[in-house]
Amino acid sequence: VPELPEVETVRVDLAATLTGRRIDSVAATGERTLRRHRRPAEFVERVAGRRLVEVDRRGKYLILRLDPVDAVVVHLGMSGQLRLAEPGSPTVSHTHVVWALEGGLELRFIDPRTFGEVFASLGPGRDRLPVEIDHLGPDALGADRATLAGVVGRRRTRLKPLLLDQRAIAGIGNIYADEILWSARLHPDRPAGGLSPRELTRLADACAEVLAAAVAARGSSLPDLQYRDVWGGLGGYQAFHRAYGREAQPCARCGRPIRRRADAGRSTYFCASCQPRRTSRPRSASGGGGAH
DNA sequence: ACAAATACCTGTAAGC
DNA sequence: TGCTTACAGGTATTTG
Repeated sequence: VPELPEVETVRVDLAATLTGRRIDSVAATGERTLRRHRRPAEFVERVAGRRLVEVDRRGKYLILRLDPVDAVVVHLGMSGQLRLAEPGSPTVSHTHVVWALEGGLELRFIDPRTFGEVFASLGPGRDRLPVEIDHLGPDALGADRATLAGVVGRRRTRLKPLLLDQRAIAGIGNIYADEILWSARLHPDRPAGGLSPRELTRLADACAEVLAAAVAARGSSLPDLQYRDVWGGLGGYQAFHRAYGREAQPCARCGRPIRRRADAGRSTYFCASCQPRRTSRPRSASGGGGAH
């Protein structure tokens, strides 16, 4: 569930609390969470005693930068949480990594389903990103029209799979893909390269507006309340969802029911009426039928 | 070049 | 009540 807005919320709060602090010690028990390392102890050696200088993000990945060049990378996966807690406060199950910070606060990584991961990067790669994640496309937050134009290019991929492709554009997951396409009035199956200039503008505007609003609302907490910020607080953007999770409810634009479809094991929600599969051409004097 | 299926994992909820 | 099944959907990988 954590996508760009949720990860950005975590980033901002971590930056405010962690910047400049030393990591006194690390307790790493999660073998699978630390699967990029041969042993959890290897991660501990690389990180303990280092100072955090910056908290960055690319897409859904958090980058905790350590003094001069190293970085710890965190991905929350489906069920991962980063929480700040007082040392000695009760530890919930599935707590895989605990960083004890100078000044007496703990950062804890909790992840029941272990789709998430934590690792110390081997070094900087393209674009000053940790090499392990330098394949990621441009960050979706703040992506402008020109960036989106480059993303869609002449590709024949359908829009939704493209938005979900982290190499093409980083940070969008299932929830925000549906929200962005609803807002842009674009059908998820439209071929990406076939957008008109106007439609491309709509896509870029929708992307910017939806993500900015979702960040402002501190992300989305779904009914399962899985997503929490670092202090345990809930997000508020779910109140503004217009497509995701709204099967059979009336579309906020046209009133017709939102449809749900399953593709490749995940749900897609959209309005078949105002997100048409084919663009309805405005009537022109020259008349005639099939534009091709 | 693209699409679809699968593996990874556990908490929750629905169905019987 | 207890069991089975489906679902949630991130990423990497494989197959078509």
